[in-house]
Amino acid sequence: MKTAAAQAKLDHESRLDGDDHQSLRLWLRLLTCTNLIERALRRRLRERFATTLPRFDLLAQLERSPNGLTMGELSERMMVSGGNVSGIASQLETEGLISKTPVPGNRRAYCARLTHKGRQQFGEMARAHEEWLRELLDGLPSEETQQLMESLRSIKTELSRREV
Amino acid sequence: MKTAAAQAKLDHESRLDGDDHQSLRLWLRLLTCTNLIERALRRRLRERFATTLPRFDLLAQLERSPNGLTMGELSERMMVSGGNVSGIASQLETEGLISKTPVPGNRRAYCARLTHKGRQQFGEMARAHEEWLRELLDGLPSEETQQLMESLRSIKTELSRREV
DNA sequence: GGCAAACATTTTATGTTTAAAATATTGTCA
DNA sequence: TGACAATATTTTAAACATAAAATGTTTGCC
Repeated sequence: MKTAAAQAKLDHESRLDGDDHQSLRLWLRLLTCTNLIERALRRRLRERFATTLPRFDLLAQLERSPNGLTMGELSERMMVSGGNVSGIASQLETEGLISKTPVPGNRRAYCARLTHKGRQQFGEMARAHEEWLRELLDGLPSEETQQLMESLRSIKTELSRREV
Repeated sequence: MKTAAAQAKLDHESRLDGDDHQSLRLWLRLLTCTNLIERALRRRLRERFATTLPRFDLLAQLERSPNGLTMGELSERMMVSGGNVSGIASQLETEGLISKTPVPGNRRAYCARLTHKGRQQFGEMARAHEEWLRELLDGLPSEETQQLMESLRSIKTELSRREV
């Protein structure tokens, strides 16, 4: 590294090639991949099932938790705000895809569960969703995928440790 | 009905352990990492610079293209809809951070460029932004980062090929 | 018991994002 | 030329997302 003073004016250009830039490039590439996949999924969910990714996401969380989840748990797992969950959940309840029942012993909380109809509809969508992902992501050699999963796990763990 | 229900249930569980599921798990992990980083960046941009990620992103694109970009090019590079760019750009123009000039020979298009003020403000933010990313992502060994970058490039290329 | 703090959710206000429609310009080709 | 498709952008309506305030519940503590 050259001295900070000498670099000051060239800052922008030099940083474009510096080692520091590694993290930025990694981030941009990560973001691009995620965006491409997310856009493909959104479009297909809309075209084939007339639904959206957040709605699908909420149903998916409930499918994984047959005993149901409270609004707060949903918020945490979906990584979105409580107000947001509240809105999406009441849509889905209106449409009869989920039910919201009081939690015994805690009159503040509501427990959301898939209804039979919700489980059916979600099942159809989930099959397609998984097929899409296989189609979109199955190009990588299996070993490379394993390594990728490992690296992402490290990043995830590190991020959780630093931010929380 | 009993049979169908039992079958559907089996389907789901079996798929949870199958090889197929690799792609789904990869996707969820990719999404989690991206979300964690994105949230950290959004929060910091808001707290420290009272701005948002899309606004930062638009300025970053212009910084990289000193000759300016049309609305359509911005839309493509930022991977967001044209209407979105339109809104953000007019905000930034009002605040004097970018300028929009007609493109000679094409009266439909507008060319956006950073103003002096915009370049200055962006410079400050970009330094912080990069520091944040280094802090968030620099935990991985250099070799692993290289491998990760390569895998993501493969995925990105494959996605572009399939989706267009 | 009573009060304050913490909790779980919903509501509200504001802003973002998208798809689709609207507006306007340019290119093509018979 | 004149019709018509393609292009570039803006506007609009609906869904989504957040922070902050509001509502109601629970817990701890004196």
